[in-house]
Amino acid sequence: MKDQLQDLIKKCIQDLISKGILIEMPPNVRLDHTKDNSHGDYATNIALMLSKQAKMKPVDLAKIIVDQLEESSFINKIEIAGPGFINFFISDESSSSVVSEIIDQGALYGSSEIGQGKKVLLEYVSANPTGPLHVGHGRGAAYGATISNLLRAVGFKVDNEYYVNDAGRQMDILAVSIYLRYLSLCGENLRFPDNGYQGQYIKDIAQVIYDTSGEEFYKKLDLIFANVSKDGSEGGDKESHIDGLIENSKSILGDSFRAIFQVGIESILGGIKSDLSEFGVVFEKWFSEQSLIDTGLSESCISKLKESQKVYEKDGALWFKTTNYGDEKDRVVVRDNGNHTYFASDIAYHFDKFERGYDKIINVWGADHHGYISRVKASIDALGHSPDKLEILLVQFANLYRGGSKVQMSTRSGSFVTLEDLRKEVGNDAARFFYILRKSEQHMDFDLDLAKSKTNENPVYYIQYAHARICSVFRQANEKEMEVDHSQANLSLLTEGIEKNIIKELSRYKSVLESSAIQYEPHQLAYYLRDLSTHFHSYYNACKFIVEDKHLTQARLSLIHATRQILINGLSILGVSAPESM
RNA sequence: GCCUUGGUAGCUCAGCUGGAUAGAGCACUCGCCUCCUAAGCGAGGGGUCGUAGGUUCAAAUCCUGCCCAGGGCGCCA
Repeated sequence: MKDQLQDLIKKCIQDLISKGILIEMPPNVRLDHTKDNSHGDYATNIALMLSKQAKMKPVDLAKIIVDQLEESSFINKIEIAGPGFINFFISDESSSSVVSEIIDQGALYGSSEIGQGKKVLLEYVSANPTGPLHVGHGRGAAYGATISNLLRAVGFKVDNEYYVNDAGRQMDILAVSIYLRYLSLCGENLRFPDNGYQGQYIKDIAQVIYDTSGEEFYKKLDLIFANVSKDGSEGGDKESHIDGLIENSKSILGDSFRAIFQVGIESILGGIKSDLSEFGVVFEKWFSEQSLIDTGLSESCISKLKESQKVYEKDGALWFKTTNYGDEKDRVVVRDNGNHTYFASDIAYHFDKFERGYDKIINVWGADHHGYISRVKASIDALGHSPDKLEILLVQFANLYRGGSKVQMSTRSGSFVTLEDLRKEVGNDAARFFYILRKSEQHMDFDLDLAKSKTNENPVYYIQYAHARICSVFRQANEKEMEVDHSQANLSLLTEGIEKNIIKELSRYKSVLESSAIQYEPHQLAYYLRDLSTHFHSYYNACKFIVEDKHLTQARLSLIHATRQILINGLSILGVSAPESM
């Protein structure tokens, strides 16, 4: 319907251009669903936009445009209003056709082909596997998964990917943390390092190792702590303290250090995977950072950069000339001790992404990484790919509030609220919905008490309740052994104002979905579903659906059936269930 | 200092590719269950859209300055 109108307007402008009244087609012919019913169903501001190039008053131009518009059976009335808006009133018959369209297409209604089957690589969460996911990661997970659903709905082919940071110093710290807890289980009384991972899960992993291997990995404490400098809280440096422990453990344990590490990361990653899958977040690929080193890709990327002289040596380190790409300073790729930085892995990882032949590459990052955008794009360019294909979406961290005050969190100290805790307390539906209700780049105050409350304060229930109510109506119809046949519905019987409002709301769904997907803004869909629910609840209170008149009953049942279908389709994209009763 | 995001109702936030009287939820006041689930509905109060300029027929929306707040600016990951 909207498309047809838009085409009509474009054709009309084209005709006026050929008549010499207008000069050129505006870049975007806007046709909007009106907010106010007195403005009809659709409105365009085109006369206001073009009045300057036509050198006449907007209202006069609007008249010319309206006169030029081809007659069309679905338009009831066209009005020129206000400063020069053109308002279109659609015939009831054409408007209500959306109801049967929805019913016919069912779960497929709303999907489109604007993505043209283009391949998209979507990377998100990618939290370091040093502990369970916390509520901050949850936002990225919910956002990324919803973007994935949205893009698929509008015709993109999406692969979801999680980048596993399973290489580097953090992993050594993890292994040492586990090992020290293991030594405690062996009966040693030791001082746990400030910089170690403190969480209970570390002790749990140590316990597993102890239970399966006994004291097989036991080494004397004075060996592990030999020549290790003082820890931070002892007046020393916590970094060099833990580095000393890592060095000793590696040399004394040999291959066993690696074995302990493997148990640790498998346990933690396994937890992350099941956590996410219970949250309805599914990845096609888990990409290992270590694999970039093992396959030599990391090394070969650096060689390429050397050959093309994008990097240089200074102070024993290898620097990338990111300033050539607008960065404020150059960045280190290989440290003076020979270790690759995180940036080096990122270069190789993104190179690999581009080599895999995607049309679009999207990263969902925490907003604290925004400073890395320019250097990653620089590396892509330096390695001969187009950085424009890479889109980086930033998600702000959520501040947690409990009992009115902010919850402090730190992964290292283990004092955080896990995603799993949140899901158990709030439920997956409320968590998924709550996370995407705010614009992603916006700071978000996540009130745990509010999210936990099972009351109407939780907006997700409002939508689910609308769905459940519709299901309940159909249960009633079933009990009364009514024959329901949507193909027989006479939709022209839907003459109430509220009914027309619902039809109008239903006809908005497609454009909301597209806009939500293209702008990567799931909250648009969430707000829409809430608005649709509002209309339905009003309808429910104002009118009885199952009435004496069979034809009217059928028409109304068809309308609410279509409404239910949209609620289901929309909620499913948001990863929220649609319960049949509450 | 530089980069970045924000400052809209008492609170949490939509609206921001400029458009017709600035919206929602919560909270507050008043109504609505012999009737398909009251986790609902209806009505009402509540706003200098941070601030000062600028662009425009039209600015919450675009531009600039300023004020306030969050985040980022490592040979950490």
